[in-house]
Amino acid sequence: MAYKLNPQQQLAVKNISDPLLVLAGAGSGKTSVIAHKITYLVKSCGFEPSQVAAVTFTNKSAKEMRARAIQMLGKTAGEKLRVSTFHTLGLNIIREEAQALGMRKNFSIFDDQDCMALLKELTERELQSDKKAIYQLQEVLGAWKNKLFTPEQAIAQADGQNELYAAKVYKRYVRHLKACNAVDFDDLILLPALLFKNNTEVRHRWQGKIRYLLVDEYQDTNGAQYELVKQLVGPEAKFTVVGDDDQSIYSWRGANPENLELLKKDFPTLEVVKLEQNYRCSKRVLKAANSLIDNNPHVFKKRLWSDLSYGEPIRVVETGNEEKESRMVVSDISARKLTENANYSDFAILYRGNFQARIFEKTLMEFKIPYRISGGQSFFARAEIRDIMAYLRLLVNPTDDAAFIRIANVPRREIGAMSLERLGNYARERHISMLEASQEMGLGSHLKGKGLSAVQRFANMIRNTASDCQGDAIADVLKTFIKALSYDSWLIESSSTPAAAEYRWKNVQELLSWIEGMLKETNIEQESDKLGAVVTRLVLRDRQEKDKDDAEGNEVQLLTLHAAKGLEFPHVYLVGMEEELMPHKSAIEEDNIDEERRLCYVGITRAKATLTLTFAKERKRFGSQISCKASRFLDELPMDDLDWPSKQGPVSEDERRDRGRAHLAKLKEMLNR
DNA sequence: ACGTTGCGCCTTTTT
DNA sequence: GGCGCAACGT
Repeated sequence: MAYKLNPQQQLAVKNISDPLLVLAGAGSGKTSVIAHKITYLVKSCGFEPSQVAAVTFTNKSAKEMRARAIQMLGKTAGEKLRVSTFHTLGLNIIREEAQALGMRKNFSIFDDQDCMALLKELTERELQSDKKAIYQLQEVLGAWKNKLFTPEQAIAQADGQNELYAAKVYKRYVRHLKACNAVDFDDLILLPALLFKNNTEVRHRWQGKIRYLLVDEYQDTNGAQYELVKQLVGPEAKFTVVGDDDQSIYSWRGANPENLELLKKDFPTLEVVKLEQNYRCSKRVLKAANSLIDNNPHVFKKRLWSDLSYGEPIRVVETGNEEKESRMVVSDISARKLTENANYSDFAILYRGNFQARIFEKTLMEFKIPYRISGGQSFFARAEIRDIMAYLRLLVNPTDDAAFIRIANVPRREIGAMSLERLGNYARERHISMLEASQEMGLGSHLKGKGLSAVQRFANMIRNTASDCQGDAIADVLKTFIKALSYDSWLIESSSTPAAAEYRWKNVQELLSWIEGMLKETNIEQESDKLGAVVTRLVLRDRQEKDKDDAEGNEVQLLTLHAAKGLEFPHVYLVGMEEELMPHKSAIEEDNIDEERRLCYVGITRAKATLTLTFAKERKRFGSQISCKASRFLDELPMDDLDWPSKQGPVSEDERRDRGRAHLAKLKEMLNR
């Protein structure tokens, strides 16, 4: 990255009087611009570090941003900056304003899986756990939340039976969360946004606290996030948002790229700065990317250019099937590693769906090439981790019924579905949580004998441990607790093989050692509810990943296109460039090719030096062989810059030699310049 | 209350 | 082809 800012970058940094939109193309140095701007605000414009907030989407980029700022501002000032994800910002607001929101501070955060489970429970009678219907329901609720609709508003505007039903579920859903003293991920944004909207005093206070706001990846904001931004900046409109409409690939998750245009409407004095110089890709890669994305409609015109060399032709390779595709790619990597003296970590294989990774894994293994695969099931989605997290949540928040239900009978303690249901009924009648209900005398009317005593024993254990966690030796308390649970025996019992049990136990140990480490961190030590703070950060996936960083070695990277956003590699292989895969079948059906094209654009612009696109004529999918057509996106690339041998039928030896010579001549010409 | 079989599904997944 | 879930059987 350039140390000196180019003129556009300087414009983006120095303009602090107008609301500012920075359209930052791929590889145009936007992180650098944000870091410089933060520094400029503090060093030259008299802002207190604590008055400057920078918001990102991932913990990783928040961490990176803070590190950059600390580098430039020094540790003392840098650490006072408010650099966080949207969700953490929301969380902090909710914590501080818990009273105004009618919440207790030890609330739980339900993740997507918890919410799904809750919706399933709430709709049991009508939908009979029809997975698709529940998923759709979740989407509808999410859309309402994005529009800041309360259940009442949703009911009022509901059109038709289904919507009315969904709105009623929404109402029960909100009520249930409240009863558990819990929020979901959307609430972390929604609740502060609504609070600011409805409470002038609180809004003004926060507008005073945060005097300048920077937003990264702005194209990925949803309606609620934009509302939060609007409320936070107020009429002074001291903000800079940085985004790229061409890299909007999360609309299926509620991101609303139209927020870029909305900005112009809501802030008429908006200034727009375009960062069009790319510092990453060769001219040729950029030309291909531009040519592809030209097929999309644009509100803001933008043309990326590069000062780097023209680069090698972009290879397009057709193979017979996915097996051959993987062998072609892997042997190419292995050859190129030798000829260019490259590291394995210089190579990335990018694909549309996780299932495509499997065959590459197999082939890489055969070739004895080390690789790293990202994606698939996340650590926190694992059953054993969710179990332990549920225990922790219940220790922090005794009203977290979702956690209670999950672990009441894990490990087995003879609290079956029947007992849970009776306990639940009683709790509902008395308007108390299940853990509380477990310890009431009156429960005897609903639950008798063995069931009753099992439930009571469980509740007592949780209560006792929770009070032990008030002290200082939390890590020790937890270790003893897990041991007393015999969770390790339970894993052996419930796993199919001993090896699986061992692996899962190792995961539990890893989680515990993270917690131990986090408890020692200074910012946690200051908290009154240390365990609560740790659990919250874990649910938001906000943890220090030192181990992982250290382990990052010399390995070929296997990534989905979504996961590749923000990264760069000298050599990129974009595989499975076929109709129905890239663009994906469902996108074709839903007529949403533009987003697929952006996805492809993101993939192409990851490449610094060489780019190889591959597709297979046949591919095994869902067990049977299907024939494939080359992706339409390949035809949108500049033919002159492609090395696509099979395009015009078989090429004669002569022609191939001529092409090689032409290529060499071009290279020489470039060298002479 | 637990294990087994069989059916249906199958994109991406920042927090 | 493989996984998760649900229905069924013991």
